[in-house]
Order: sequence, then C-alpha cells, then structure tokens
Amino acid sequence: MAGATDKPISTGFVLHPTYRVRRGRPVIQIFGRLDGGGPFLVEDDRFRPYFFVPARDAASLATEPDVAIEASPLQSLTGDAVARIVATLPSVVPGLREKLLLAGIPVYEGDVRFPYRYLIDRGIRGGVTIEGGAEDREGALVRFRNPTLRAATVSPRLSLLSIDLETAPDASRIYCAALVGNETEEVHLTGHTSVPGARIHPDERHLLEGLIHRIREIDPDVVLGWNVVDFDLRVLARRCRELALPCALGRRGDEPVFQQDRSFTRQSRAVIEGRMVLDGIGLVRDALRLEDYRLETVARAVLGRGKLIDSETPDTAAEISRLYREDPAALVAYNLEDARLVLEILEREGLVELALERSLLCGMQLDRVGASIASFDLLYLPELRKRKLVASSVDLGRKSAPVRGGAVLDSEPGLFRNVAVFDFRSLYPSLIRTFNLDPLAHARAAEDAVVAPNGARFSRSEAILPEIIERFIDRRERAKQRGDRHADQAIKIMMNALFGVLGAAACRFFDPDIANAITSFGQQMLGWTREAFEERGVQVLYGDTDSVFVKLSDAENDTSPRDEAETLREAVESRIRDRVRRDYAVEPRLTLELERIFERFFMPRVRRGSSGSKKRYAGLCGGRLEVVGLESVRRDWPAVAKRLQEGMLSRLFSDREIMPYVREVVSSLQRGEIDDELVYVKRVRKGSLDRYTATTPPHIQAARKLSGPPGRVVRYVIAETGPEPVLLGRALPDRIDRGHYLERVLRPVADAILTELDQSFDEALGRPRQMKLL
DNA sequence: TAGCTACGTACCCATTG
DNA sequence: AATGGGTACGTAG
Repeated sequence: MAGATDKPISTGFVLHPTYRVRRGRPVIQIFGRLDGGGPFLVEDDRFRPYFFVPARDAASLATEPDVAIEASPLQSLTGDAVARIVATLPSVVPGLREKLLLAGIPVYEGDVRFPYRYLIDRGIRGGVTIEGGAEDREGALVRFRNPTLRAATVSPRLSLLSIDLETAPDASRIYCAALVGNETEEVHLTGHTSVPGARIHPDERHLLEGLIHRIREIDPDVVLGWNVVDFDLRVLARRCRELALPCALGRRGDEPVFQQDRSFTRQSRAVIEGRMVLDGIGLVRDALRLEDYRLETVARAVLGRGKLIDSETPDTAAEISRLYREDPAALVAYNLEDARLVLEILEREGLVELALERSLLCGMQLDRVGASIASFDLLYLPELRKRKLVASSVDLGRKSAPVRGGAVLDSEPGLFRNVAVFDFRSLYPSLIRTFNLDPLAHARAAEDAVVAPNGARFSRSEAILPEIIERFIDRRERAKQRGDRHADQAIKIMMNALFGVLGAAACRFFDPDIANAITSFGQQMLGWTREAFEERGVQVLYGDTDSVFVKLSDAENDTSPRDEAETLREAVESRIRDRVRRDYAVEPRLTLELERIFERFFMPRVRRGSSGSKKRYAGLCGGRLEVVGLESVRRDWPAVAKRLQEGMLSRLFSDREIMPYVREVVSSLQRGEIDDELVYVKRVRKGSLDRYTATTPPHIQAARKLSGPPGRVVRYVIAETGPEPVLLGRALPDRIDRGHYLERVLRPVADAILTELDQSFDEALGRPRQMKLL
C-alpha cells in the first residue's frame, strides 16, 4: 500500500521494548537496531493498556475513573462475549484486576505487560518493519514517532562490547577498565605516567567520564562481561554516584537500573535503556556443564587458556593492587585479556548468536529468552486473536490436580554387550502434533474428540499449538540444511519449552488435564514401545520418558549390531504408528530414532538391594566411556570418586583387571597422595545458613565454621573434627578422616561394580570377604 | 517475576528396643 | 545400636 510519504520502509530488530509516562500519558518505546543501519527508537503515544471482562460484567466498571469500556467482537475460550477495558496507564491495571477478582469477575489477558502487548497485537517477534510516522535523529539514534509496525523476518548484526573493571580489593576505587568489541580494544587507566597500550586519566573521575563517553561513542547494542551485572556495572554506577557523575550509559543518557536479585530465582538484571546486558556467566551456565563458572575455569575449558594472573595466586585482589602500584603495564594487559576472554568464550560457543536466534523465534528481548511462559504468550496470543478469542489471566490460586511426569521403566541390572538405545525424536512436541493436544482443542472438544489416556478430550479440527510446532519443525529442517546450529538448537529448546509451560501453574494456559494428557500419552507410547520390542523377543533393559534400552544379540553373526538395531527400529516404529492410527484415528507424527549403541554396558543395582537402578548407568559407545547419573558426573562428590569410578569402568570395559587398580587408589588415598581430590563441593541452596533449621547437613556444618559469609558453594573435607571448610588456594586441614573416604566414598563406588564380578571392596582393603565382626 | 516430575543417595535426628 | 522418616542435593529427561 502506498504510504502518505515516499519514505522507504525501514526494517530492524527489537532490542528493548519499554514505555515511559509523559505528561500523564503512556508512550511505547521500542529500541532496536536497523538492518544495515544504526540504532532506532520507535515512540508511539497512541497505544493504551487494556484487558477484557465478560460483557455482562462490564457495567460494574462504569464508575471507575481511569477506564473506558468498549464493545468487542471477541469471545473467551468458553464462549462468553467480552468487553474491552482500556486503562489510562499501565499502573492502574493491577489494582483493577485485584478489585475485579475480589468481585468474582473473570479478567482476560489482564497481566500481559504493556510493551509486550503492543508487540503481541502486531504479531511482532524480534523483526519489524517501520512505516510512516515522523522521523528525526537524536545523535546516532533514528527516531520514529507513531509509525506503523509490522512483523518481519530479519537477520540482525548486533554490535557487542565486553567490559571489565579492575578495582581495589573492596571495590572502593576503580583502577582501570577494558573495553573490547568488534572494532575496539582499549584500556582506560588512572595514573600519571604513560603506560603502553593504555589511555591514561589523571584520576578516577576523569577515568569514569572518559569511559562512559567512550561507551556511548562505541554505542554497543549488547554489553557483555563476566558477572558484569552484579560487579562491573554496579561498581561503575556506585562510583559515579559517589563522585556525583552521571552514569549515562543508556542510549538517551539514562543511568542503568538494577533489578534486585530475587530471593529464590537469584537472577539479577541490569537495564540500560536501549541496550541489552548479557552476563557471560549466565549464558555459559545454561550451555555448558563445568566444575565451576569462574572466568579462569571457563576460559581454560573453552579456549584452552586462562587468565594472566596465575590461578595459584592466593589473593588475586591483593595481586591486582600490587600490579597497579608496581607494574601497571601488567595490570593493563591482564585487564584487557579478561575482557577479551569473555568475548572469545561467547564467540567460540556461539552463545550470543544462540540468544539472538531464540529471541527471533519467541520474540522476547535478548536477556529474557529463557522466559518460556512469556514466550508462549508471544506465540499463542496472536493466533488466538486471529480466531477472535481471548485468553484468561494467570490465576495462581486456582486448584490444581498433580501433574504426572514421564514413565521410568524398571531396569535390568548387570553387565551387557551390544545395548541399543532408541528414542522418540522430540516426544512431547510430536504428541502435541499427533493428538492435537492444545488449550483451544481442549476447550472445543466435541463428540468425536480424541480421548487421552488420562481422560482429557481434544477437538480433532481446532488447535493452535500443533500449527506452531509444525512451523518450528519446518524452520528447524531448513536450519539443519543450511548448517545453522544456533537456529537448530534454539528451535529445539523452544519446542520443548512449549510443553514445559503447559505444566507450569504460572502459565495462563496451564491446565493439569492438558499437561497430563501429554505425559499420559508419553507413558503410553513408552509402554507400547516396550511391548513392541518384547513381541519380537527383544529384551528391554531400561527406559526413561522417551527412550528404551534393548539388548541386541551377543553372538557374532551375519548382521552387524547396527543393522540389527536399524531393522528393529523400523519394525517397532511402524508397529507403534499402526497402533496410533487404529486406536485414535489420527496420523502419527512420531519418529523413533536409533540414538546409539553401547558395545559394553553397565546397569548398577540400587545401593542396598538387588533391583536395578534408574537414571544411573555407564557404557562404552564408539570406544568412549559414557557415564550417566553416577557419582563421577555429580559435582557434589569428591574428585576421587570420579577417578575411581572412571578408572574401574574403563578397565571393566576393556577386560582388564580391576582389583589391582582399586588397591592402588586405596593406598594412594591412605598415603595422603590424593588429598586434593577429597574436597566436597556443595551448594547452599537455601541461600542463607540460618534457614537450615530442620537438620544441619555436612556442608552447612562446614560453612558455619567459616569466619566470613559463605559463597553460593561450600568446599569442605571430612576431618577428624567433622566437616571442615576448605578455601581455594589454602592448605587442607591436616587431620583428614581417611576412614570416611574409604567407607563412604570409595566403598560404595567400588562395590557397585565389584558386586557384578562377585568381588568386594574388602578384598582391596586386604580384609576377609565378610566383615560382620567388628 | 516464576518451566516440570522422577529418582537415588547420604546424612540428620527422633524413636525404638 | 538399629530403624525409618525427613531433609538436602544433584541429576535424567
């Protein structure tokens, strides 16, 4: 359609949707980055917050001062006509909602956040076209007033800037700051003598001014760092405040706003207007499993190199101060390297790209792509609206039947050769597609409905979620074809999240009947799969949620294990598809995959008993040792358990003798040669020590012996005096209780394996097999 | 402002004999 | 001293 002007249509990516109240009126602000251009800001003062109530109840709002009542052609899922309630300001909505709730009047979509409401109404997720309206510039920022926004497909190129500060040990003073981005590497340092590679500022005040000026000049879309929210940005903001300087980091000169660490979620965010702040720690923590998430550890694991200050240095903070006084050039190099490491780690792992893909898929801003519930709204509400429907608000107080999870099959304990693992590809999304498991379909179930094993009924014709999943599957296929692993991964995460939120009470579409329909179908499919293998005379050793482990034939014969498994896979898959068609008269969208074959496999028994364990096993796959759930993959067991277990398993799987190895580990433990492998690392999950009132677990006992406040994790050893805290870089307590480690760590790990060989840990200790006497 | 359930293990701590 | 329930943690999926 021809616009009023012949201005070109701009395309861009939404970075930060927000709003302001200006002269008593809300103004939507959408910050973003133009395709092939600079930053933009869309301002729209025509939009108002709104929600719906049943049309018959609208009159009860007639006397409210801050609302207008409008007729609406829309309906609730249960078929009630609704009226649209438009509020003057976002801040009046929560009060209204409460009031209506107390009066027993249902409120629809009354908890959609205002800026996201604006995007949802336009179906925008990440990409936008901007058309019409007035356009001007504010520095580098292109500003559009009251344009028309539409959804678009974009592939944004964002500018990144990694920030790192070095400070006095108590963070009371900033010594220097490094900025590393796509086009710059610089360090700002306070001092009087020139230092190669650094920009010198006479004092901290000038440093801060210079730094903030440079950040605004570089004008990054995304600010990165390591613990950048809780350390660097907070320190920067605090020092600015103390020196009475504006910490004008925002795209329009605003100061950063910190969203307080919530007691339980412990996720803090920094909001810099118009930009996104992404903390490297959080991104890496979601993607990689590591011992801990210090920059040093992660850099070593990902890049193979560490920080410039020796990781053995006992007091890094003091060392930084020493360098500042005695060797500023070294401090500058260290500072720069830290900022580089963050950027390189994220680049190597593609974590910013992954966040970007997720943002483009679900429409959430970059620092909230993990917010599955809000993402669901962005996907689902526009589809509902197309069908002239509105959704309910979240009702946290509603009664809720328990939601069942996946089925876990009893396992067959022992040692095996040639074990094949089959699993359903994206089981829950496949079930949703196959059986139309969806809130709208649930609301519209009629005579011919699909009836789930839990009794829930679903329409065969009306549904939204299966369509959304279909779109995702298509996109994923295309992503795979072009080798885009970020998009592939992002779509996989998103599809699983779609199921996850249906089982979450905080989601407006949560319904235990729907969640249980999905899991009960899952349980049924796992049962059918087991039966299908057994019908063919194949032994099923174990299964969990979407997978089954089966015993292939031992004997060397004409068919390779892989061919045997592939034949089985086809037969079982088609058996299940037939059953689905026959019993439910729907087209099955289920795919069974051969996930892997273990040439050797170990399924342990439960600790005190003979039945097989669940969620714990080990095997050899393509010559690689794989350990699942056992002690050696648990971070709360000391490293010696990992050494012993992996050593034993690799010997077991290569038919070497085990007992001499166990003896070797026992004696090196007794000789004190591996004391550093005896440290337990456990989280203080409750956040504070005084919340442990019912019991005092060992890590809390250790933490209470510390002088200072404990961190999020406690490191400790069991000494003769009980659990003793261990500090990084400090010597271990001398009187370690080696008996504890023999009996409580080595013995259970060793016996789990030795039992299968009719041996016992006592033999390794040189004691008789039965030691009932004592 | 917020995804979920299922499972195994160790340890604490009160109760029991 | 043995036991059994409850707490705590981390993991599989």
